Amino acid sequence: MSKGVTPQSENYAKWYTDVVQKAELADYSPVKGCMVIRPYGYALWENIQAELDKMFKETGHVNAYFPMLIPEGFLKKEAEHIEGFAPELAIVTHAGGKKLEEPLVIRPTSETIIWAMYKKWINSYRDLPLLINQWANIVRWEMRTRMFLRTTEFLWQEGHTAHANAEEAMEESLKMVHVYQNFAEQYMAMPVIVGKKTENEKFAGAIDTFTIEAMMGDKRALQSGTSHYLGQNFAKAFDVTFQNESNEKEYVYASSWGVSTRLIGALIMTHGDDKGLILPPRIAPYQVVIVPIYRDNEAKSTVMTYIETITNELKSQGVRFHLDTREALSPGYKFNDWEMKGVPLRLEIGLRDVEKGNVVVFRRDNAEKIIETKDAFCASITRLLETIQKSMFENRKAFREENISNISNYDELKIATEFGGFARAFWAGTDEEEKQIQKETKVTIRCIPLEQSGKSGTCFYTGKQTTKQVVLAKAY
RNA sequence: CGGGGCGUGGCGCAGCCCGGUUAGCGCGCCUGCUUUGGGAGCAGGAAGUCGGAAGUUCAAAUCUUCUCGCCCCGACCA
Repeated sequence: MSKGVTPQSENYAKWYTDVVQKAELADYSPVKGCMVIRPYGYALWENIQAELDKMFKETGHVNAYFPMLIPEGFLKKEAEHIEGFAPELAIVTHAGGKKLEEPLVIRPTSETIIWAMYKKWINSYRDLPLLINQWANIVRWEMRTRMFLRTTEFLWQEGHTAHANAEEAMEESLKMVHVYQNFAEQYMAMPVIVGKKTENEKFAGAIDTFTIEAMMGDKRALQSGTSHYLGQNFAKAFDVTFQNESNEKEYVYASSWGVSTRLIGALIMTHGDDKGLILPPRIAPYQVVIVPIYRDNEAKSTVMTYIETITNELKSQGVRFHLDTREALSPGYKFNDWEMKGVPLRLEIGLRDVEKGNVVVFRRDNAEKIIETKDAFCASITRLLETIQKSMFENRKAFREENISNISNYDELKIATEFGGFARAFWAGTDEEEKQIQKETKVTIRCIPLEQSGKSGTCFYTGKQTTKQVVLAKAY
């Protein structure tokens, strides 16, 4: 394996795949478009899962599991839904050595199977709201795949909720996009813009789609999570009704929301540099890695004994650490290796530190190396990790602000987004005009931010007066 | 599906144009000794039916035809 990765400036896409493989997050599988998530990458996913799962439960949701195989007919019940997903379905036609009576679709998302079940479970307003989440794998046969960002099979969570009225379903949908925002910003240190998708970009079968949009290191946008207000679309398709308090039959209102292993791609491209990954402490598999340095067995035993006093302290403080005891690898090799893997803090500990009661601390996010006493380090480690977490977020937020331009005409849009970069503008165009812009420039309206200035201005494309502001960018 | 690239020990590549004896190189791996504060050194060693099939030829990694697969760029999408 060669040293290092392709520099971002040379080829960002190559840099990305290099990092994925050299940080041992994932590897290609024998099946096109599929990947193997390796232990280090999976540990990252487990941490993402754990935090999100906590948040879902705190907001009143419970987990369940629905099957992966769905009768083909189910997909066809919601017209827009099937139209949106038909091209990317994987369908099982044979099983048990026989051709199936009705083909089974491998879920591309679970609205249909879940609403088929909700029909059985929901009768009265007393059964509502129904707030279910599931952690699952899904398959979408995409034409072009990229590790984590778009793989044929991927892991995600999908929440599917049922409500007695539109307001409550809408409120749920908005609540969850804000849960995603909170997770992205507080845990992934990734600033996002929360907004609504345009008609062109919304989910197949939704009335409204809300999104969190993040800026990657190459200044392109990545849709990092979505939450949909589904109205009564799926209730009508699956005939899910309930009796309200006035004893009237009514269709159930719905929301669905999800984030996927794409978040790992987002993490890589939000923070990574030419030395590899940079992980935010709150979700890093290891928050601290310790590299012992010694020449002989006597020194080794002295160093290791000293390290044990530190690891005991880290354990008691609940800090996730890893002691790199690999023999025959030089410290320099280990430094580079853990930098590639993005561990927030590295301790270098040798005889000279033991003698002085010191530790050498290296910060991955800003490459600062400081020497301090062991006691000072142990006393401040938790605070230091939080400092890093915060500083990574502020850093990325500043980067994003530097790369958002306010634009007032079409030429300015092209200039602002040609080599990445977000544009903010007034918009009063039609769906067709939006598509035309995409065709000509590859720029799309990423979202209509929920936070609007309220001011009125001139649409950059049509020249009409409007109060609607949008964010545009080239996206993944 | 359109465009580009690539299939040769685990990984990265050379060799192919111009066919010819034991298919090389770097990294990694194994053994031993010496090393260890920014990708260690020396010595010895294991490992490849050259993506697959058919053909041309006395002879194919190399030439011809077909085929399979993967990666990158686009359209589609979380």
